[in-house]
Parts: sequence; C-alpha cells; structure tokens
Amino acid sequence: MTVQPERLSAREQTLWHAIKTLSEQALIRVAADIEASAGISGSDFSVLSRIEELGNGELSQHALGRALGWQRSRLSHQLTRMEKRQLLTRESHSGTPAVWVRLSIHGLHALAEARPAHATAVRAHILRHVPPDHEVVFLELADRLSR
Amino acid sequence: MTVQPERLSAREQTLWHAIKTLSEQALIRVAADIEASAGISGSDFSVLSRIEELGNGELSQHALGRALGWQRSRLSHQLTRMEKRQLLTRESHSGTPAVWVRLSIHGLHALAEARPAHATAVRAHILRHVPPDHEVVFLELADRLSR
DNA sequence: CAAGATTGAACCCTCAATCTTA
DNA sequence: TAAGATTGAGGGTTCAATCTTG
Repeated sequence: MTVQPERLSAREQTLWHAIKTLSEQALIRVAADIEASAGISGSDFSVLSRIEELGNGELSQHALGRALGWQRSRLSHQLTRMEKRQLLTRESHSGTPAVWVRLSIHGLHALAEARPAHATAVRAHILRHVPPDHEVVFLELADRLSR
Repeated sequence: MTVQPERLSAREQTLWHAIKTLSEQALIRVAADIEASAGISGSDFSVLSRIEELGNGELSQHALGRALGWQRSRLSHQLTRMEKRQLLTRESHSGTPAVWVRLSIHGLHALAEARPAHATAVRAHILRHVPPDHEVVFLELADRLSR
C-alpha cells in the first residue's frame, strides 16, 4: 500500500475544482431560467413534472418520494410550501396513512409555462457544451456515483 | 433555424439526468465525510482552508470573499455562524470598513482534523472514477460553465 | 409494532434594503 | 457617493423526535 499525502496534488486539485464548479453551476443555471419563466423553483418543477408523468395529475406522496429519490421530510416540507402557494392539494383518503397529491389548475399552468424553458435551458447551458463523443464519460461517472 | 421540441428527447434526458446526478452526489459525499471526521460542514472547510492558505491564519473578509467567489451576504452569514461556533474571530481595525478574520485554536484544530478526510474523500468518491484520458472532458465543461 | 408522514431546530443561500466609513 | 459589510425575510435541506393508523 502506498501512503497517500494528506493534501491533494496540484493536478488532483484542478480536476476536483473543475467537477465542483460544474456541479455548482449546472443546476443553478437551469433553475434560474425556470424561475424567471414560470415563477417556480427547480424543486417545484421536479415535483410538478413527476406527478404529471407518473400519475397523470394525481399521485401518492410515497410513490412521488421514491421517484424523486428524496427524503421523507424533504418532500413533506416541499409539499407544504407548494400547497401554500396553491400549486397542488393534498388529501388522505379515509382511514389510510397514505396521502394523495393532486395538481391544481395553477400548478398545471405553471408546469406548462416552465416546460419549454426547462428544455431550452438544459440545451443552452449544458447539452450544447458536450460533444457527442464525450457523453459516455458523464454517463459512466454518474453511474458509479449513483451506486 | 430548426425549431426545437418543447421536451427533451430520451437521449437528452439521459445525459441531463446523468449530469444532475453527478452534480448532486459529488459535493454531498465529500461534505458528509468532512462532517463525520471533524464536525464541520463543507462550507466551513472551504472558509477555514482558504484563510490558512492565503492568509496564514488571518485574512481580510473582502479577500476571502473574492477567493471563494461567494456573495457578500453569503459570506457574512457564514462567518456569523462560524463565529458563534468559535471556529474564528472577526475584528475591524480602528476606523476602516474592512474586517479581518482570524482562525481560532478550535478552528485550526478542526481544519487539521478535516484535511486528511477531505483528501481521502475526494479521491475515493470522485478522482478514483475518472481515468486520466477523461480528465480533459470535465476541465472543458467546467471552463465553459464558469464563463 | 411498522409504515407513512409531520414537525422543529439548525444550517444554508439569495435578494433587497440598510448601515458605516472614508 | 462608493465600497465593505450586515440584516431580515423567505425558500431550501437534513436530522432526530413525534404523530397516526392499521
């Protein structure tokens, strides 16, 4: 076993810094464009689009949490804020612990406004900068990180 | 001009999702290891290590902010929390608007504990998964995103 | 008890307004 | 006025403790 030094080398620093920059910028830029176009946050968009995709307008909170890969409490706090802003409603069907989440008219409207902005932003800020022969590099690293 | 569809294609979705996963996981994992080893957050570590590197224990708040690339108020809030936890002290030398930040004994100790954990975490979670001939791909994307 | 969900505290971050000192 | 810094509000996230219902 070779002992590794306690500090990163210049080469390691440079690569780590690049990945940190990439990570910080990528999500922020897309979220900012969604916010500007439809007045909702990136998290709001994730929730709204998942409910529409998987549940066709209504979905159990549990299924939603699993699809997003979020913690229970994170989703609960998020839905509380969204309910307050009238983007959706929550209701628990008689005598079960499960909660159903339903998009409101306002939520559907915001989603419709945000969707094209989302696609445009992802293309303009991210995809445009990744040449086809580099795509596999990102797919591989994400795959290793998600295990 | 070709009109782009309002939704991402399956191929676009896959790549965007990979970059999102990478972005969400990379920083979180390193921060979690720092937290576990020294009881400080990733932001705390960034602040402490910058002060030691650039200022040798003491640095002006302004210089620190520029080095980190953070907003004024973000740094102010962060330093307020760190001061409360006794990681550092702030003092303004007579009659100037500038503020000097100085590491406390406790801060130096936390930094010393966190540094090897940081290097190990970056290597184990990130660098290990990037073969040398792929490094340039990340450097290029980060460069484009930081402009 | 177990599973689904909520709550409160603490931390993190941004924006806009404000304070301070030259 | 301009530059450095702070503040308060509001959204976002995690953790641990708690509530609820079968």
